Amino acid sequence: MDIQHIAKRECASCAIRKSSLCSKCEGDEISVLDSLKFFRSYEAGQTIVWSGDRMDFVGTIASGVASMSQTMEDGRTQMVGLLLTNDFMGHPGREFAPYDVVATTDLVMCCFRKKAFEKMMLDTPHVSQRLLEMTLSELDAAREWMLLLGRKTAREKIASLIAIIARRNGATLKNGSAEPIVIDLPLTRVAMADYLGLTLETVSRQISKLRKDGIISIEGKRHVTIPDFRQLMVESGDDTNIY
Amino acid sequence: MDIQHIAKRECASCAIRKSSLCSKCEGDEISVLDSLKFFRSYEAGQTIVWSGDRMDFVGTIASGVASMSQTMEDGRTQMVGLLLTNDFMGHPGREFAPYDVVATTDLVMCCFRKKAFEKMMLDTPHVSQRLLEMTLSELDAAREWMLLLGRKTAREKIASLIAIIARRNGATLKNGSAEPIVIDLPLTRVAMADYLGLTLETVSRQISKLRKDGIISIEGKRHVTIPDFRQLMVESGDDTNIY
DNA sequence: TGATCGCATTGATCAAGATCAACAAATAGC
DNA sequence: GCTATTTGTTGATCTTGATCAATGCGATCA
Repeated sequence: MDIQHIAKRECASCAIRKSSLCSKCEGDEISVLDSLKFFRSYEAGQTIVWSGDRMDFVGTIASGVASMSQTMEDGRTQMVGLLLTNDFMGHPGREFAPYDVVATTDLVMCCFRKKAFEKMMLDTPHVSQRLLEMTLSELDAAREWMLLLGRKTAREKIASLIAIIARRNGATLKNGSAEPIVIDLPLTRVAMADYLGLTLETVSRQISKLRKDGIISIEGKRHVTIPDFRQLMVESGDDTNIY
Repeated sequence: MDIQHIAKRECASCAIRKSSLCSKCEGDEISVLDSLKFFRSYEAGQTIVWSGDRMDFVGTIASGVASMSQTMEDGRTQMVGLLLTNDFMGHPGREFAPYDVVATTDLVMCCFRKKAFEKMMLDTPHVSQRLLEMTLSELDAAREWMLLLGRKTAREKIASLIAIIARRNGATLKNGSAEPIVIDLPLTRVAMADYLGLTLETVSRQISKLRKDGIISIEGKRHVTIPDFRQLMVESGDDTNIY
């Protein structure tokens, strides 16, 4: 994707307009956002924010995937969030970044200067309302992840991760076990391990086992086919009848 | 604490007024809150909300401790949040409760009907702004907990829990290793295990070890003295120089 | 064409924490 | 005062996932 092209893109014609931070805004509000926003693009592997650094901007993922992670002094790291398209990054009111944020694929972000954003939030209630909604949802997601980290087995963790990525890509249980679901894992084995609180070896072994058991099939390293989503859900340990 | 007495309490003279949901409100806004609020009290052990139930109210913990937890079909449970005084409970916009909420001590909550609260949020920006702040902080706390659940050893987990409870009770590193800190654990061993993603046996063993190693001392089952907070921080695995 | 690098897989062994089990201490009930 | 119950501690053993180590497999590059 070409940054020059994107930089000219206007909110009115933006692809993620209806489901991101600005989804509640209209007319004048969008004009304000339009004038304040700017785009940044990152290559896969680039660090967007370093933990502890001053954060001078906030933003929404326009395309691509980023990961947020925390690292202990001895090097143990835990991913604490996966940022996909439409997700918001930043903490208005906080001066320093609490986590590292790294682009795991090529990525484009729609940004605002933090100060300008904070000011705008005060007189654009639709933005702060929407941000509250999104933050509450993220909190729910973080808590679901706590259950995974604290109580699930390695196999359940892997199955859950695949299911979550599939669901975020639009898969639902409504399409039943009928057509197979196909996804590309946006993470390396190391990144998956950091997300799931496992080692990369365990991730690799459990993926192999799920493959041998026919729950998934894999081409290459990242391309996964799920023949029966319901069966994957069973392996994930989640309650299947709530979706 | 006497519910009759509390029910008469007015916002203007409320003890938690300056640091909870309503801290940004003044004058008219407080009058509105005052007229909408009502108190509920619960005994230790009582369930406040059942997962999956319709949530018709939201509220702030006025005193006491509650836990939020998720349970898998086979009974494994993970606590996903500890609600202490000033903490807000509820998810405006969500119809059903995603977790069980249980009072772990006797508890008083300052409540609002959910519908009325949602309506109020729209024309009281100070409330939604404050709720956003609080939710962002909770999200940070949840992510810190993800690091604990995913990457810390049992010993580090226990030390972290004790440190967090001590800090929430007002202990800081500024008072250095000088005076010992004394706390009462507001949780049973089982509850601690559910919070830390451990078994109760492991919790018990690690507490005993920390005691034998002189990091803490215990009278009875709940009353803990921390002779040197800095030493506890080292055991917790957290970066000590960020506080 | 082979050398190197990054990423993943697989095997052998080890250890942290789970599980199973007994017992202790405190409290409540009768 | 005695029993039952709840809560916590400690011990023995087992299992899951970590650790250490070798190998595979493309892709890139000289």
